[in-house]
Amino acid sequence: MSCRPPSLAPDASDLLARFAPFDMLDACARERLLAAARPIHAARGELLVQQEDCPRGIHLVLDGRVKCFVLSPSGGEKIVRLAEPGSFFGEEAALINRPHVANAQAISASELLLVPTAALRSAMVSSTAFSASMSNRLAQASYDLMSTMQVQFQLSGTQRVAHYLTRLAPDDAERWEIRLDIDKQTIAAQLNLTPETLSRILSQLTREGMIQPRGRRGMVLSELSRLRDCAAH
Amino acid sequence: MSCRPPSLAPDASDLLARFAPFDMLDACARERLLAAARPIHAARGELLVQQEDCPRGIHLVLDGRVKCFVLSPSGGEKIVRLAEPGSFFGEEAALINRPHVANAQAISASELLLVPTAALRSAMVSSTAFSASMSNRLAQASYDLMSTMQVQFQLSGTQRVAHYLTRLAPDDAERWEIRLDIDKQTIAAQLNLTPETLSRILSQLTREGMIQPRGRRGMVLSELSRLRDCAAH
DNA sequence: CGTAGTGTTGAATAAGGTCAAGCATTGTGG
DNA sequence: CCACAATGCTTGACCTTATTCAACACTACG
Repeated sequence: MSCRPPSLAPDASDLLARFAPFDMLDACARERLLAAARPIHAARGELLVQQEDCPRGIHLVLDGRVKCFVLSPSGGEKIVRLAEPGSFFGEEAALINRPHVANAQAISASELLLVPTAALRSAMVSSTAFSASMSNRLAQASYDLMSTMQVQFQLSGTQRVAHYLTRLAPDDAERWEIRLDIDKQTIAAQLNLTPETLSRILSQLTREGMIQPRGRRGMVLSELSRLRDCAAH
Repeated sequence: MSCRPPSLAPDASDLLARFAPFDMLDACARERLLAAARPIHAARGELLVQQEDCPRGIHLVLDGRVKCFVLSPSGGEKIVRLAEPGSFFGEEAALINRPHVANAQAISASELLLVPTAALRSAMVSSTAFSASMSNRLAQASYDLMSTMQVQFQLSGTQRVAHYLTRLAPDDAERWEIRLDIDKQTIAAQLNLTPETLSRILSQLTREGMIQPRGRRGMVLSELSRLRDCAAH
């Protein structure tokens, strides 16, 4: 069962090797997976998955950024996951073959790979190392969702914002300058707040001296101990 | 590599066979898993896992019922999962070896099995069928959490209650009598409401004629189409 | 410049939580 | 079987939090 010669350009055949957990597969299995997969180029704003869609596989993000969000009847968005290069989404629906519960939309121009469920399953059967690594990822997803629920259900708006900011700085710092790499609306949707409320909370934290705005996206966290304390945890 | 004679009573050695996904294992592997596992008898109200605990394995519920919940700084509980016989909890922390994010408490006298992570992992390596089935369960857990988030973040209190009641009746029924199998405080904690608010919503639904209370735990859903409509979805 | 996108601010409002009291149901011991 | 406590549930008054709607400011970029 030889796997050569590779039918794709060398850098394409190694594409998957750069992304865990696919690095656990041998070149041969990776190539099979790659052959079954469909590359997707998404422009900023493009919808990749819609609620109720039947899943066709998992979406691996190679480049760019994708938000997964749930909608309210009135159209409000709540982001449940931000997928960056190396992470994937839609696996929870694909693996149990049920309609997607979340929507996915590129928030910047993105490159993805749609790996069909069947191909993924056979890769898992063929390599226990890959399968184990995949299980870890699935467990990680649950863990993240539960952490999110803890923060979002049990903390007030101010606490959620403080918690969010706190995680952008090293644990031992007291003062730290940050640059938000996404816009505030998106942060608000992650924190389950309206942009207005986020804005108000940030200006209150500013008034109280815990943060100092630096232009639209920059910010100095000037009293991290108080901020952590405010996230109360 | 013979596995006989079984060192445990016959019904004990077959114990795991009754619970998916362990039925995918052969008797031999089941026995090994069982030997590594620790049985736990929990009285009603007993705490099984606390937030920040280091995970020692996954808890399989054999009998009884266990609530998994996250706490607010002020002590408010929000139930993120109700584990009934055949389901397990704590897997998300165990598999990635991180502190538990949720607490687990028996809400009735329960029998559990604590399966150490290492034993689980080796069972997964030894059987691809078990491993695949386990992956499905993990995906299912994420799927359930995301569905919960959609309902809880994006629907109003009334909608959440209507949604909850709706799911207790068959899809095609218009009138259905139900009996709540848990107390209202617990339902409120699942729906992220205070008991007071749940009570108010129920009495409003009663006033509007969609439900009729029947004693403390019984209830007639008398206009399921309106109720579904009210859950808006 | 002018325009679109993004962020901020204010006033009014709504949804749900809190606190406190009272009622009902269940279970227990006399 | 009744008294009584414990628990669970309901109701009312009040309050807090965050949303909504509307107006406006800032910035980026053509």
